[in-house]
Amino acid sequence: MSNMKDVAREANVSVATVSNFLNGKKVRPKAAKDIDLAIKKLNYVRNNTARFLKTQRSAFVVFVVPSVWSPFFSELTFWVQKYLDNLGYKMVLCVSENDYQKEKSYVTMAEEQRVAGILSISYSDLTSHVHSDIPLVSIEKESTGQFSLVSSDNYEGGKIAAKELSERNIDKYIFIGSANHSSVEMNARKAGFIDYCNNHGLKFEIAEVDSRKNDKKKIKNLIDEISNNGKKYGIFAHTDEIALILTQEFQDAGLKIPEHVQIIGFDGWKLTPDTHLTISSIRQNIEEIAKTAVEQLHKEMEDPDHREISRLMIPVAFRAGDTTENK
Amino acid sequence: MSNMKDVAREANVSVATVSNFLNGKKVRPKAAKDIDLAIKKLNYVRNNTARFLKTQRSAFVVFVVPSVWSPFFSELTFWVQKYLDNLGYKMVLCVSENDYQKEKSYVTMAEEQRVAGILSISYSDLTSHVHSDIPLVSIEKESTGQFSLVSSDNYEGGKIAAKELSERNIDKYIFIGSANHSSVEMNARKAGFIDYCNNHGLKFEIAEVDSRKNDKKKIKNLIDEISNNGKKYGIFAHTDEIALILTQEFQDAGLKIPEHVQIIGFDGWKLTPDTHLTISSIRQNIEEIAKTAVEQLHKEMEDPDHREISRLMIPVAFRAGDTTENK
DNA sequence: GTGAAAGCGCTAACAA
DNA sequence: TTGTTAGCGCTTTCAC
Repeated sequence: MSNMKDVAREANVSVATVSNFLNGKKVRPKAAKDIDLAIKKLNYVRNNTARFLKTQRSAFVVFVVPSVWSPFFSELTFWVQKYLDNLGYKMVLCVSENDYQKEKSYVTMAEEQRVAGILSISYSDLTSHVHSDIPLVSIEKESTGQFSLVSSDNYEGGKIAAKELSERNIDKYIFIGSANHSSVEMNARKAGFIDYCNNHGLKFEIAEVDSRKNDKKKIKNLIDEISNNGKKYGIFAHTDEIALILTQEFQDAGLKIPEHVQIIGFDGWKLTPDTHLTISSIRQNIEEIAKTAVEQLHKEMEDPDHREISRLMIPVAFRAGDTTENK
Repeated sequence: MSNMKDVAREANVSVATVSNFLNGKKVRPKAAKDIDLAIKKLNYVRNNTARFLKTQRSAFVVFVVPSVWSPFFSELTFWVQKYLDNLGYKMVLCVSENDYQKEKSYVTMAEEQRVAGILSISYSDLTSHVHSDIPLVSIEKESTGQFSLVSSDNYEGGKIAAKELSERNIDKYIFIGSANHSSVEMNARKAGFIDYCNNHGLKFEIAEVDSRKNDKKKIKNLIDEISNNGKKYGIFAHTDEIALILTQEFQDAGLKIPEHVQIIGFDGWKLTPDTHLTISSIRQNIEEIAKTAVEQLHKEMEDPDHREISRLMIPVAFRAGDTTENK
C-alpha cells in the first residue's frame, strides 16, 4: 500500500505539504490539485494507526457490556453506538458475559490500544484494574467513586412506585427485594419506597425473595396472608423478574390481579421478550442513559487532565401494565 | 505514560531485551526479573498502536450490520463477537441502519485504521468501495463475487418448505414472495420450492405481496379462492413477515389455520419479538452463520496473499409452529 | 506556503 | 542472548 511519501513524490511536493493538505490546512492551488491526482492515482489511504501514534489520540471507545442479546442491552448498545458515532468515535464492542476475567482482559486491551475512553456496565469492580488515566464512565452499576456514574434514578423510582400504588386504594404496602442480589441499586429503590410510605403515613413491610430458588415457601405465606385477609395489597418488586414470578405464583394460587394484589416491577435486563403478560413497571429511559453516558465520557476525553467525576441520575417513569388497576 | 525505553533504562537492559521479554522470547533470568520489576514500578503498559504500526497487523475486525436491536441481528452480533474474541480479534461495531453513506464511511474508516478484516451484512454493495486488499466476508447478502459469502441455504430452504407441506395433505401449493424486495435470496427460496414441486408432481402457483402496502386486494382474492374451494392450501411465504400478515388477514376473514390453509415462513430479522403467534418457519442457524463467517475471515486474514473466495451455504431447518398441522 | 528533519513507541535485522 | 540501530507512516516544529 502506498504511503504519504509516495504521494509526495508523485505530486512533486514534500510530505509536510501532503500532510497539511490532508488536514485541511492551506496549500497552494496547484499543489492541492497535484496531490489530489496523486492520491487517486496511487489509491492512497491515510494510515490512522501512524497518525494516532504520532498525535497520541485515538478514535476508539471500548464498550463493555454483559450481553448484547437481551432487549435491554441490545437497545443500550444501539444508542451508545449511535451517540458515539455522532461524535466521530468508533465503538469496540466487548461482551463480558459477567465473566470477571474477560472484563479484566478487555480493560487491559483498552489500555494497550490507548483507546480514548471506556464505557462499562459491569457487576464486578473492573475500575480497580484501570492503571492508566483513560476516562471511564460506568453505567448503572455503582463503582468505587473514582469514575463517573450514569444510572437510573433508583431512589426516585421507589418513590414513584409507592405513589402510584397509593393512588390505587391499597391497604398494605410491601417491598420485595431479591435475596440473592443485594446491591446499591436495590437499596436505593427500597429507600425511595420506604421514604414515600413514611412521609405519607402508609403501612409497609419489607420482604425478600430468592429469584433463583424461586422461594416457594415465602411466597406461599404471602399468598395465605393475602387470601385470608380481605385487604388490598400493593407490591413493589425490586425487578420485573421478581414481579413476574410473584404474578404467576399468585395467579396459580387463584388470587386475582389487580383485584386482590397490585404489583409494580422495575424495568430490567433479565426479562425475556416472549412474556405475554405486561407487568406494571418503573421504566428506565435507555436512550437517555446512553446519551448521558456518552456525553459525560466525551467531556472527559476532550480534556482528560481536568476531569470532573460526576454521578448522573436519569429520571424513570411509571408504565401502567396489567398488574395495576386503572386510576 | 512510560514507554519501553523507560523500562529498559530502569532494568538496565536494552529495549530489544524488553521487547523480546514481552514477546515471550528467551532472556536471561536476571533480566527477566529486573524487567518485570521495572514494568510494575513504572506501571508500564505496552502500546499496541506502535506495535501494529511496526508489524503492519491489527487485531481489529470491523463488523457492519444494519441494526443491533432486532432479535436476529443482536443474536448474530453476539455470536460474531464471541467467535472473533476466541481468535483474539476485537470487534468494531458499526451499525449502518441501511444507510449507504454510513456503510461507505465505515469501509473508509476500516481502511484508514488498517483493520485486519471486515465482516458485513449489507443491502447495498459496499464491496465496490473497498480499495485495499483487506479481507471481507459478506453475510447473507450476495455480493459481486469478489469476496466470500456466507449465507443460509435459501434454495434448500425452499425445498424443505415444499416437502414439509407435501407431508401435510395439501391440495394446492403457493409461493408468495415480496413485491417490494426482490432479491437473490428470494429467488433461491422460490427456485427450491418450485423444483421440489416439479420433481414431485405437485401443483403450485407463484404470487407476490407488497408487505409495505399490505396489498389487501391480492390477499382478498386469495381468501375468496380458498373459501369457495374445499381444497387445502399450503403456502410458503418468502419471509416470516409476509407469513404473519397472511395469517392475520386469513384469520380476520374467518379462515381456519391450519385447517384450511397451512403457512410456512422464513426466519428473518424484521419480525418483532412481541408477536404472540408462532409461525411455522424455515429457521436460520444464526450461530453457525456467525461461526462460519468468522472462520472464513480468519483464514483470509491469516494469509491475505493467497485468499480463496468461497461461497458457504449454511443448512436451514423446519421449525413447526401454529400455522401447520402436526404430522 | 513549503521542505528538511526529528520523533511518536515499537520490532527486527544485524553485529557483537 | 543482548545491544545498536533503522524504520513502520505520520505530524509538527523550525528555518526558509
